[in-house]
Amino acid sequence: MVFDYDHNKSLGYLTGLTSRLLSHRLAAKFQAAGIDMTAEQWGAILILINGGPTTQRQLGKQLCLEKSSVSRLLNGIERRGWVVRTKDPKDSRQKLVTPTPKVMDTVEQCSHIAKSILNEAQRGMTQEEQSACQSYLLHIISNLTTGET
Amino acid sequence: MVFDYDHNKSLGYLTGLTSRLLSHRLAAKFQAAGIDMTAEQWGAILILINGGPTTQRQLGKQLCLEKSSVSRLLNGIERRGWVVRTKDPKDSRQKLVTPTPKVMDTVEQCSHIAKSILNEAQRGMTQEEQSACQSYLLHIISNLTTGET
DNA sequence: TCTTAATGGTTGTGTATACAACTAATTATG
DNA sequence: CATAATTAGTTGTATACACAACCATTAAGA
Repeated sequence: MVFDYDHNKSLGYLTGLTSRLLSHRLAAKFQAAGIDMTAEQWGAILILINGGPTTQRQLGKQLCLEKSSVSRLLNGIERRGWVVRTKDPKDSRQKLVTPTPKVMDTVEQCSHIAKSILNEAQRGMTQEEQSACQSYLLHIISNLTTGET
Repeated sequence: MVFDYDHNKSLGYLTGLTSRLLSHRLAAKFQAAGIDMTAEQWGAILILINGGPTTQRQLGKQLCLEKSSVSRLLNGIERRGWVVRTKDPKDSRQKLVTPTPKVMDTVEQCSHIAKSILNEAQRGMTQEEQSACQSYLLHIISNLTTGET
């Protein structure tokens, strides 16, 4: 029996593969530059750097991640010395996550690498096409997140 | 320090999130229908059904997955009784993966559910926009896979 | 105030994925 | 033909993610 759609062209497959390839390539370039950081860790670090001390809950909201996922993602980032976690004195349930000087010395380079990967990925696409692609994805995400808790 | 791009709008974040949301929603709908199957398992099963008995290597090629990932993905699929693995008599290094009758009785329903998720996700997009989005992703994937083994 | 709710994090368990090291089996080569 | 190289899968280890159960702490309510 044959179905009238090709899984290898379906949105789920294409977005998953694109995401995997991008993460993979980014991590590989970081490693090649001597930076022990994964793509997902970079995403979290970028938010922390742009936002100042942040609770794990806030970080999870930004990244659309479950709190347990944030907890474990931060374990890796902390173990590598990119951030520190301190108890918030104002509410000792919370932890404040702060980037270390070590990470501040590396962000420029990471940022440069990340941009180069995006350029590579979008090679041959006009600025309009890149924006359109972004808009479509945002639209889809919006469709899939409306009516959530 | 602020960077001139927003991680939450970057291609890596958007594709990753879209992929996660789609997988999540599909698995949830499968569960709600009493079908114990994940989105990734569905992808593999669909290929097996449309392609007949397949080696794990072939399946990995179709799905762009490492052989170890295929091995473990199939563990789950096999444990749930959707496929069986048999040694290929012609080359006993290989294993032939074959869908079970159980899965054949379920594909129609799964297919229906999968389509409904895609419709939901792409609600408010014209057919042209959906095709454009697909083309962009294929283009990006092509950019990221040229010059690979 | 004392008890109950809600909130923020962590941990157990399960899935998906990759890389490296390994086994078994087939193919190449000298 | 015997040994070396290749190929197909599995397993160990590591990251990323989710859900459920749990602990600690703060906030709400009676």
